[in-house]
Amino acid sequence: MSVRLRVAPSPTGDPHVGTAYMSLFDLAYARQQGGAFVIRIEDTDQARLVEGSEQQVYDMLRWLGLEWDEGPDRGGPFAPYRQSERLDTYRPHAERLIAEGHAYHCWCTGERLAAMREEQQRAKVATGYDRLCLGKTREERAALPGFQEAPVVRMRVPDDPPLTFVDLIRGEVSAPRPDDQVLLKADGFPTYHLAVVVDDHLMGITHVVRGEEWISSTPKHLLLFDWLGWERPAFVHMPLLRNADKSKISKRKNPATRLTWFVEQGYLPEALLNFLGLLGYSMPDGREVFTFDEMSAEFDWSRVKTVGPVFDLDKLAWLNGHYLRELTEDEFTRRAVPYLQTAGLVDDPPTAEQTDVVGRLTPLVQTRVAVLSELPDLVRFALVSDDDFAVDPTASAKTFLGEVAPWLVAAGDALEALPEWATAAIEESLKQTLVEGMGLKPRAAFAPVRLAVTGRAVSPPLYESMELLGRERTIARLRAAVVDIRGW
RNA sequence: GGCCCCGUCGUCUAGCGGCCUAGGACGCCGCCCUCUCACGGCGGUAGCGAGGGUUCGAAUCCCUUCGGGGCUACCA
Repeated sequence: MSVRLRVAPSPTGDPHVGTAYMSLFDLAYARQQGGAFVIRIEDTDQARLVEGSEQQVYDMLRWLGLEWDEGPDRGGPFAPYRQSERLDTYRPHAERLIAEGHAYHCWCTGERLAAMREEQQRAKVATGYDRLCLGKTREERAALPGFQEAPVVRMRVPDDPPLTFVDLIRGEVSAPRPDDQVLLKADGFPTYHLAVVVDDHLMGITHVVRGEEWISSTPKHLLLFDWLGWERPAFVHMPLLRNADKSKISKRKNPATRLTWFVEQGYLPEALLNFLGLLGYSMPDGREVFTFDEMSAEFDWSRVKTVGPVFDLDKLAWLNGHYLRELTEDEFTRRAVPYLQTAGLVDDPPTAEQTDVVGRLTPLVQTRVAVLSELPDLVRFALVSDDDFAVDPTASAKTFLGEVAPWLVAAGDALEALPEWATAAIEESLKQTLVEGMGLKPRAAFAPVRLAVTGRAVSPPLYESMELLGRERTIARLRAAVVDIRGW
């Protein structure tokens, strides 16, 4: 019998990094075992639905290269895979539970429930439904205050519910005693608890992999599986990704919570995937750079840690830089172009000249960026129109002092006289003129030259940049800088 | 508050009773390379939360304590 795992995102906004994290582990195991990986959309909360976010989930998982075998968009033997389309599936199970005495109708209003909870908290007793409706008919209950027409269905938790279960990475775990949890809401939608149990069973899910936050509600699910006479799946509660302050990762405290952020910043999907595989997990041989296939081949639940890792961007940045450097020049160029387009430096589609320049820029910048969004600032000097070229004013105030004007003049003169416009010749000529001829320290001599030509204190290698820019534009920028200094 | 989960360098981790005067990676610091910044190379910094046990021996087992986190919804 082959394994079946699922990821169950709620389409309530920007896709969450946790969804990718769960999916990675789900898929690593499913592929290793020759099993299936399923996407099920858990859209039972009508109030929180966000238009378009379901599609974003698909887009982001595809971007990461995490392909699923069954899901709402591609169907499968257990369709539909969207819970809002399975309402008729849940109701009979709720009714059966009522018939068998495991569940009951409740007509309490939200106000009454809130007041009850407040009272319990004030009295410092455990919160939980007080069972006012248990055993009452609609008519009996209607005579009491806090009544509403549309009832919910609550589970009737017995005095001794099962509280312990085996978790594949934690061993035997015990969890809190549940209260009479709502299974079917007044609007006819199931709550997560009913839907997840029914769907996991009906869809043949063998391994329920989810965040640690679900440990405390697992007893509710255990009860449901048992009442319905269904075999319990294996449970895996993954550690929660954390903010720097160790709280559960959140959009407010960590931009990396939103998967689209990684795309915006210019992280490579292979780097993010690798990084996620490093959180709460390690390869048996200690390797830290590995592909999905390598991870999947050696995957073992027992190697997953129970401690929630802080999602720290420093190591991801290093990994991303590493993957960026591994790319062939063509591939690097291909991935870089969209970021240059966003910055308005390259047209969509690029002109032939832009393609050529970007291609020549690649070897100069490939080791110089950690994320692709850093690229535009680094290469602006070579792609911007001459009218739009500008020298960084902060650097200019520090570097373009009166004494450097003659250096720039001399550099311009030397380059004008150069018989051949090539990196090596440019370097030789400039060193001869400024270092040997004027006795300047290389470091000091080239700072103003770099600033004049590239507009920035930090740039790709100078001589190569000049060659790429061309003689005319290089000299024009040197001359323009001299005018700036004189006018000071 | 109650219940539950967790506790090795700043961060990610190795470690599952002796191989540990705790290893690797990122970060940080220093040196080398060098036209800037990177890349690369070399070196360094830093940790078993605390206290009791068990044991010939504890980062590894047990207890207590402290600390962090999660849940406590007709949200997932």
